Amino acid sequence: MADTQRQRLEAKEEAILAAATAVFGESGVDGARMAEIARRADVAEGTVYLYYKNKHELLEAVVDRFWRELTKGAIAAISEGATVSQQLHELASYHLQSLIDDFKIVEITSRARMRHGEPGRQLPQIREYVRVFDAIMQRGIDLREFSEDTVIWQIRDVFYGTLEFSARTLVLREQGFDPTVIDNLMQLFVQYRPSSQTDNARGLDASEIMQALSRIETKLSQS
Amino acid sequence: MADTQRQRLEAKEEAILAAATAVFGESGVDGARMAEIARRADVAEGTVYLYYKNKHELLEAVVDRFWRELTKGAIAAISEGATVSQQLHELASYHLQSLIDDFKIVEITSRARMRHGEPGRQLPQIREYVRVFDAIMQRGIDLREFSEDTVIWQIRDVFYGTLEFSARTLVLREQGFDPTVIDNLMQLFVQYRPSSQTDNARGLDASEIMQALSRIETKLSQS
Amino acid sequence: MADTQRQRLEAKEEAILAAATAVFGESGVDGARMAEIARRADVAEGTVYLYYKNKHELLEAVVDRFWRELTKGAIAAISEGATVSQQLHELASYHLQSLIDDFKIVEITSRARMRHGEPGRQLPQIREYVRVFDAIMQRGIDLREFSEDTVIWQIRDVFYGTLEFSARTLVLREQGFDPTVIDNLMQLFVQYRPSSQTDNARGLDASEIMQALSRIETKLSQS
Amino acid sequence: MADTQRQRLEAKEEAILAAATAVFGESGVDGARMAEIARRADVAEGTVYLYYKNKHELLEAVVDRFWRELTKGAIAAISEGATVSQQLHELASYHLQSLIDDFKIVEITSRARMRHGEPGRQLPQIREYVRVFDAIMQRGIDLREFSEDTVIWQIRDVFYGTLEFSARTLVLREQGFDPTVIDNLMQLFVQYRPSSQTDNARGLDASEIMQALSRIETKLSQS
DNA sequence: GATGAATGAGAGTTCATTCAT
DNA sequence: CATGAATGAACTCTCATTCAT
Repeated sequence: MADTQRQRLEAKEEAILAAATAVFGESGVDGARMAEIARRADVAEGTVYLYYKNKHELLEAVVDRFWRELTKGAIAAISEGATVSQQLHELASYHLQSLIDDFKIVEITSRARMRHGEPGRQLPQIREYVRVFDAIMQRGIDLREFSEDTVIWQIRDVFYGTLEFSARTLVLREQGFDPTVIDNLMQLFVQYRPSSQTDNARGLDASEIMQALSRIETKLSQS
Repeated sequence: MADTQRQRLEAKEEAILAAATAVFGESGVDGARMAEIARRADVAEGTVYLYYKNKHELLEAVVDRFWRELTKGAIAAISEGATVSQQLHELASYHLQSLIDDFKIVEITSRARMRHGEPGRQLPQIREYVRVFDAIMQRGIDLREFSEDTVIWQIRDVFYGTLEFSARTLVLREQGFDPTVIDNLMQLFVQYRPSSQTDNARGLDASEIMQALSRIETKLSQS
Repeated sequence: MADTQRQRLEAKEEAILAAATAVFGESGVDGARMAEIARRADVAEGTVYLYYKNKHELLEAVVDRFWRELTKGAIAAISEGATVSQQLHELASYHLQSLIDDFKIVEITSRARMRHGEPGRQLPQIREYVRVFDAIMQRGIDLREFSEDTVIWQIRDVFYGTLEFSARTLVLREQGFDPTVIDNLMQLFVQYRPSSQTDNARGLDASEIMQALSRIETKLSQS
Repeated sequence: MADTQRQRLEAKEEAILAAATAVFGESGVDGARMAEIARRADVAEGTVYLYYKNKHELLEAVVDRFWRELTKGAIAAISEGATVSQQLHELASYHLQSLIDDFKIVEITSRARMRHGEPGRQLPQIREYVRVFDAIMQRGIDLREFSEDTVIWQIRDVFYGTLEFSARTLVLREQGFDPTVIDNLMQLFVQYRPSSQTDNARGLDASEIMQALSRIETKLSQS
């Protein structure tokens, strides 16, 4: 019974959060009306304030949840056994698609960083999300697939920056997901590879191709 | 006398635009109050409406002016006789600095694209600005400093995307202009240079195969 | 408890309507300020908008209510058993008195007919009110008190037109109700009577006078 | 030259008055914008204030001019040598047509009577207009075409009231001029003609008794 | 006299937040 | 816990009127 009670509460909180995400996404922060959020969550207006002190805290919760879910999704999207390049590819695809789906929430994120016009804080949930990329890159460096000289935060800016900008362009033109964006981005990463050239290239070819093919075979036999 | 009159009008319009730019930048679109803009422009509230039909048109004018000034500044920042690489470096520096100075206006730009919640139009002023980059790149390709295969819009996304993302990071951390961001970005462009090496060509084949395989995997994991 | 709640709501709506009627009547449509209406209804400004979407809908409600109440009052003012002439007399008196009391609301009625400058609709509540007159006249025709040739809408225009014009004159001169206006109007209706003259006149005299006297006696004994 | 000057001024004043009449008629008093009136009169906004102190005085001038023109038109519409009945018919037709054409100005007239919400004055121009009817009626009485007992202001209320009400109905239904309205009205006037019949006189006595009784009843039912 | 840019008080309306039930 | 009616501060925009040119 206590469990049922708690579950009911959590379901309500989740409903509010989902409704708020939708409305914030559609109308922006200032365009979103608390009444509309309550309506979509199927609760009374006052009820929202039982869970969140005010509109801004609701926004924070929405943004927080969004990035947490994004992190969860990113981790799920990455094949654990895959090569670093493959994982980057997967992450890039996942990120681009997510941005296209929820561009507005990303834009809105900056609003959640502010407390009454104060400067702006780092959001821990975004840190967490960024760490997914950093971990892959670090592994790449550790495995010597990427040069030791690679400055992660720099290449991270290229990675996320390019995807975000491309996503905006795609959304604006009402095009959908475009794989060439990913391909183009991934090519850039080649240059970060250590320059022991031909051997490495040959070795990389053989092993990676074989690994990829075996993964495909596995998946195909599963489905 | 007629000139004095016209000059006074233009000065007033400019004052309103400047005030609006500042206030929109500080408070965002919805946070900006018309009364505050009027106060800063040292005119009565009603006067603003003599020049701009409503808040949204004022926003459009602000955004429009911003990008036009940005284009003007970019052209001025580029050394005419310089190499393509040098010009890209100059443009990148100028762009990064501008974004750091006026990040909010860039964020706000998306709002100006909408007419009462309708989809969103391409802003001609942004097109003009982007053309500055395109022209340099095209010259690079023509001069064979860059490969003929270079797809300009893709590399453009990398260029602007990276700078914008970096600027946001820098602004958020309250750091200022960081030249290493530029250096890092410029290094990426090296790879677009034409290479006469067959090894590289062979290696590239391998990587293309990898990319193709990756795409297959991605699709399989999505289905 | 649910009843108390509903009653309280209805009381509030009624208070707003009454306040609005007064303010519209005193200041006209454009002169009326929503703040004043709210103040008189003893509610906050925003509360008015919970009941009526905007000023125009409030106006419509006021006008609607006015004519409905007028209809109710007219029906109440007419003695059921009385002769047609007597009923017309009662209706005319009631109408003249009402116009004197609420002339402004009648004038304002035309404004409620418009939806944002569009042509103008027939107000159903006015139709209903007019039907009171029509019913009496029809009965008069059926009872052969009035000629079969009587065109109701024409005589109706005379009836209401004369009373309205007289009311305006009386209000303007700050005179009150003037019974001679009614007498004069009623005399006009004599001519619509079928022309079988003297007999009819005599027969009418005897019975009507007796009826009227007995009604008076009844009422006097009741009060 | 002085004449030309004066003529130019008068032409400008006339242009303003004509423009104001049109705009007041289309948009009502509060809906009319001084800027629009100036635009239509082809003068600057400030110029209007050289001729009329404020909007209200302009309104007064418009209403004043309207009734003066109406009087002029009425006099012109009446055939000098015609019978009283014929003249009444002509006046009624002219009045109905004028009301249909300029109903809004008539409605607006009441607004011009007020000085800052104060009671309301008799407009001398309306008095003048009404005198046209009165003169015809007086002549009718003098010529014994109408009974000596005729109370002019009473019959005047019937005349103008009926026409005004009919005009409103016709305008509302977007019908045009309807001659049957005039015919119906004129028929009413037959009864004011002197009758030599004693029977009628006796019958009238009876009806007067009835009316007196009715008044008593009305008062009793109101108290 | 004529202009029209400038004014600024004031209006209608919205909506985040509260609190009695 | 939940409700939703009520609040009222705050905002955008209008427009009659003024006055420097």
